[in-house]
Amino acid sequence: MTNRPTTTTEKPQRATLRDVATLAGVSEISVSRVMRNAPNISDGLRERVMDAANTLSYTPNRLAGALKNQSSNLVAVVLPSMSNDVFSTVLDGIDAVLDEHGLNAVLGLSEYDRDRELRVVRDLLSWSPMGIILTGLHHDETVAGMIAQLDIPVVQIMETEGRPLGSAVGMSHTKAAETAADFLFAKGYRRFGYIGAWSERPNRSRARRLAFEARLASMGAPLVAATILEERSSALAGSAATADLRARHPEIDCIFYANDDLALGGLFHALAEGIDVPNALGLMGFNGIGTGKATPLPLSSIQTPRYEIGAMAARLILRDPGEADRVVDLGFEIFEGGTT
Amino acid sequence: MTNRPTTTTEKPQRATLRDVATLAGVSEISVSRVMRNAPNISDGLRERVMDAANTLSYTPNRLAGALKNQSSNLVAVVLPSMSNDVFSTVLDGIDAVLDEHGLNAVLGLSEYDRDRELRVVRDLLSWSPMGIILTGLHHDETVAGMIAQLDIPVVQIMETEGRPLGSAVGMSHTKAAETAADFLFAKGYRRFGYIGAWSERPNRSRARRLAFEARLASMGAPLVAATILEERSSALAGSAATADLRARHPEIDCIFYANDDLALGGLFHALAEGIDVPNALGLMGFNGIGTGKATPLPLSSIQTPRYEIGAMAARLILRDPGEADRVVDLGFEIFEGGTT
DNA sequence: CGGCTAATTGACAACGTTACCAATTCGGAT
DNA sequence: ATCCGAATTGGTAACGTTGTCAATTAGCCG
Repeated sequence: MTNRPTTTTEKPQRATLRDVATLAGVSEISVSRVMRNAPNISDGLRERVMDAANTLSYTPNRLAGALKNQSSNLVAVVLPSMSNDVFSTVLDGIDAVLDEHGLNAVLGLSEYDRDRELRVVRDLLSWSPMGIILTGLHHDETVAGMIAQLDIPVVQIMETEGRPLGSAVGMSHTKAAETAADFLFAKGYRRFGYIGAWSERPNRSRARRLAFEARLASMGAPLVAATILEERSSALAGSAATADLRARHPEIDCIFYANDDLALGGLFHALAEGIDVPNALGLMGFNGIGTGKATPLPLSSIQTPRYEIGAMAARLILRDPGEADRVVDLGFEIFEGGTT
Repeated sequence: MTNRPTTTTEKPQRATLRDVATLAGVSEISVSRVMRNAPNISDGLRERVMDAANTLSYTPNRLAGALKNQSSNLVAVVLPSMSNDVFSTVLDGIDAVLDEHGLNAVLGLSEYDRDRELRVVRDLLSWSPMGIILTGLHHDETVAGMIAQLDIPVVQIMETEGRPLGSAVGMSHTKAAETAADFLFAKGYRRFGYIGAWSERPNRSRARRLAFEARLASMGAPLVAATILEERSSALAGSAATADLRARHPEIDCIFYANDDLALGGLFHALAEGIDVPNALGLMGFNGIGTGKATPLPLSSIQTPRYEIGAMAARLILRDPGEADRVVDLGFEIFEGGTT
């Protein structure tokens, strides 16, 4: 390797600074300085280097640069799941901002499992990312320790109620649930049901339900019944759970769902059964996904700013190192729709 | 840095092999061999090293290892978009298999833009990934050149008709469209419409439409009209486009959509207008997403194996280096549903 | 032309790990 | 106790780039 040929017509070989330098007739350091756009470079040198680099299809070896710098332009992104489009929209937002700044996301999925998250975080941190985006505010202490050891920016997404490890961006799930309770109560509903799934992973789903229940109780309309499915959310599961809940509690006049997938299922069930929505039964979801805007009765829902959460998370990662950590509450909106 | 203290209570410092070696009283090389599970290590050594590593919360610096090896355990994943749940499901499959083998995905989104894809690929390749997953079979020649230079496995996903750069996994979009045409014709439909979106990005969407048209023509039932929207797919867009197409061509008795989002919109429109589906109007989508299973009339659709495509792509990346490249056609299924 | 200053280019050593092979230790047989 | 072979441990130099500072060059002024 120390006497590598400057041109080779055999097995393809990745060009290095040395190859470009030889072809351009300059030092490796000059090639490096041109490629990273360092200041004080003559036009002549720049041109000779760029010509040589293009001729050799040179791409920098980021491993080497990151090792020397003890930092990379990777951002570790730990999401719980890609199984619905909530986090695909978040990831879209993250990638959009990272890409604008020449950074790449290296991805791990925790599947809402604490031990797996610990492992995923450890794996991703081994790449010396310049920052890490975690989902939710509750993690194993070891996760916090590992991140602290690297002293890199950490942004936690989706929730704002609690003590973040660094910065956080999301919304108040408690307030969202209370607002939903108020909204539905003001619509005249009095006998409420709730449908959740996947054993209330994540915790913020449970927090929403508890806040919803407490708010209703405080208004004198205690929750009639809640169904928490063990399976993951889906429209099919929501449809079946709605049928079951109403069979067991026909007095229920309104159901709040943990998310829109479940709520869409409830709506489809109601449409199929000829149930008078919203008059005999109100239905409200959570997230405000696109499909729910097009249903015959647009789905009432808490509209959550998922793309913006992702984009803001990336911006918080990218902020000036001297800037203090902060918690950004992006709020939510009520999408009134037609099902309540 | 050459005389770093072995313990520090100041700014957190990432532990290195040297730190662990000092604490364990062995060489750095022994620590390395323990951490990478090399053979022929005594239990005693292993225990001393693991104790020291755990005490110091040592995580390997993968940058260094990858630089030495001229390869990493990253897999570059270039997807066109995260804006619908097709690719989130694919990514789910990819991550599941990579994770089983201790690899991480580093992600780039091309937004169906050729120049952007070129840039994204270049960025991701600078991490010396051990493999790369691209979407579709058509890419700028420079992309092919860059990948060839690195001599790493490449897997292209979603399509199987054409010359892949390495291996490919997907399905035949031509055959899917022809099968849809046959299926709908056999159902008795004779006057067809087609609705696509986003100016038929990607090409395989266009290929499906052309094959659908050709098949209908060969059966004597030429396509009455096609609408190709400029905007991205959504249920709302599908709903509006369905209304528009039927207003301009009320004789149409069946519409085939580029994907399920559009088709769901068409179905919602039909439900809202009291159109007799499937008797007066048949509707068929593409992808077989979960929401379409729960609608009052389950959506007829070509069921595509998106998770399996992702998982197989990762397996093809991981196959033995000596194993020949191959094209894996995972096929598709007709989900009959209730809308045709 | 010479001297001085600013701009530009290049040298050095570092980053943390690992493949390969050498050196050392251990265990068994005589 | 000694010797030999196997098992185990450790040394070397390499990977490709970059921050810092030294060396060199270029430009300007008298």
